[in-house]
Amino acid sequence: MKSQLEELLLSALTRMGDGAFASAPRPQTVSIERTRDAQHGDFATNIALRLAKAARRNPRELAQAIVAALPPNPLVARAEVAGAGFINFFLTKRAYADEIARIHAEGVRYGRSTLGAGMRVLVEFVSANPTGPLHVGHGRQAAYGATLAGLLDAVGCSVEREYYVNDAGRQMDIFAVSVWLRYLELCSEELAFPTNGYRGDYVQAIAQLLLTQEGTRFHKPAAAIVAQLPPDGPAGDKEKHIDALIERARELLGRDGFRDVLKVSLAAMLGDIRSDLGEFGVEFDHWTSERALEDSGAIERALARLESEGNLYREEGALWFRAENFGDEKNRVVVRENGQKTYFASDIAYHLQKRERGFQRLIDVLGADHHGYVARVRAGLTAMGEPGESLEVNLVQFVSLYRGTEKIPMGKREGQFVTLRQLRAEVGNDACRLFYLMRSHEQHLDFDLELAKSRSNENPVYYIQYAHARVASVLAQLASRGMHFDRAEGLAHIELLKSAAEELVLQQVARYPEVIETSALNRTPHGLVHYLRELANAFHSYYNAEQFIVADAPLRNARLALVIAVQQVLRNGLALLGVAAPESM
RNA sequence: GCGCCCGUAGCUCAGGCGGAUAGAGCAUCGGCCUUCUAAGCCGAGGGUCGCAGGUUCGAGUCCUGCCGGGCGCGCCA
Repeated sequence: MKSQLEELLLSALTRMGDGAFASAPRPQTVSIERTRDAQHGDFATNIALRLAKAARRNPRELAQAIVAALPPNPLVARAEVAGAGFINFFLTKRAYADEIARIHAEGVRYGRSTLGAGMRVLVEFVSANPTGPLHVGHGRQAAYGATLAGLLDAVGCSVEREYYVNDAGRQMDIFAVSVWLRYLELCSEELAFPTNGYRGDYVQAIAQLLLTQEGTRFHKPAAAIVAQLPPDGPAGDKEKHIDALIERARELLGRDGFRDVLKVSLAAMLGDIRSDLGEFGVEFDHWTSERALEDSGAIERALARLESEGNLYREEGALWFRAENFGDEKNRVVVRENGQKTYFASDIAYHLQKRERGFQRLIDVLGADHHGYVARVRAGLTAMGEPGESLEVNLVQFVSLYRGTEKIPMGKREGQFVTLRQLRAEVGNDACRLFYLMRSHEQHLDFDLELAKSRSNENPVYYIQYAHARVASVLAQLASRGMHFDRAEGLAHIELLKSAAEELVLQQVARYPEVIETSALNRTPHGLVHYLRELANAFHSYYNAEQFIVADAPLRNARLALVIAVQQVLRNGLALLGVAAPESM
């Protein structure tokens, strides 16, 4: 609808020709938006106001000329000049009838477009370290990333979803050692658990798994382990302590033995994360391993590429990247004094690899605490000759859990944090997804468990689902009265729908493609949530105002055609959000 | 100290590219079930858009400075 009007307006401007303007109008200057007030018609444009200065003409007079140049169109009943120079468009009933017919014809595909056709996009999200279960913050990133990817797919982009697995590096070693120590406890060894180790019941569960799966072949006496280790914190240096502990594990188990412990731990943790996300309705096309990236030599290649352009230098024994030259606030270490590559090194290699895989647009969904990252990764890409703008980072703000008005404290290491799994078990997947997406991703989220759980009118989840179920209920009622829906007759009589409630539903339901478009382009899934609530609201009002199943067959079928269209749009929208669309409640 | 995000109704929040009288949910108050599910609908009250300047036909929206809150500023990931 909107795009058709834009074309119409553009052709009017073209028809008026260069004579009317200092320069020919470009398509970007054509913008049409929904009106807020029905008195202003269905759509309005401020084009005349914007072009008035360049054309050196009075805005109202210019608007009048544009209206006069508009080619006649069956969708437009009339266009008139209003206010300071707005042009208001009043659509015909036919325009809405066409749109309802389109919804019926396209079904689950309704709302899709080809705006992003040809654009290959990689959406990387969650990517939580596999050293513990996902927490509620990851859940929000999962919901956001999955829906964003779905929206981009809906506007025609070729989208792939990716989880980057940080399975290399020190944190992973610490995790493996933590599992090993718990395993030794199961073998009846008595040891002090390191301050920096991973606590939490899940570590012990994995230790148990290790024991059942691999037997006691990793059993070493406690005395051999603690012998001559530097003291742990707080008295000693907890970092040195844990590093020594990792080294000791490698000595005692052998490199292969330690790697086996790590492998089992990683597989168990990753399995848990994957199933957690799967149950949450979040699937990935790729699980990219940092270790595999390193083994493939990608990091060396990335560093070589930086080196060849003279963007690396040595200082105090470390190898540095001149990030400052590419917009970052300081230079960054890529290889430490001890010869180990930094996380940043693998990260830029990873992003280079994404480009090499042919993605034009790299979207990273990250927790808000990672914002310091953006400039340096972009600097890395630029320095390697890739366009910095190809990287787009969407930061997702934190989640605070409330039980009513009481805030739930969330400490990370203490094992006291609430996991995504716990949250899902308590409030259900649907409420989780919707609550996560209700607010702008760049806004802190207060998540009230009581509200999300309540089966009452306070809970926005049911409001939308209920509208969908109600339509199903109407159709069941229709069948039980021995009637059936005649689609052809209904679509042929949309003009009979002219009450205020009906006009509002027609207008809302036809807005869906525009909502998908703006939500995708602005990366704002919450726009879709707000829209679905408004559509449900229009429907519920209609339901209360009018009886659908009436004796008059053309009117009955027209009304049913409309509410079935509403149901289809609700279903399509909820599917994008990952929320169920129940037939009954 | 520097950088990023945020500040809109009692509470939680919407308000692409600057546009017409700033919206919604919850809460409060008052109505609607002999009629397709009341998990619903209708109505009312409620605002110095943090503060102060600036840009212009027009600013919640853009710019500058303050105030308040969150986060980040490692040879950690």
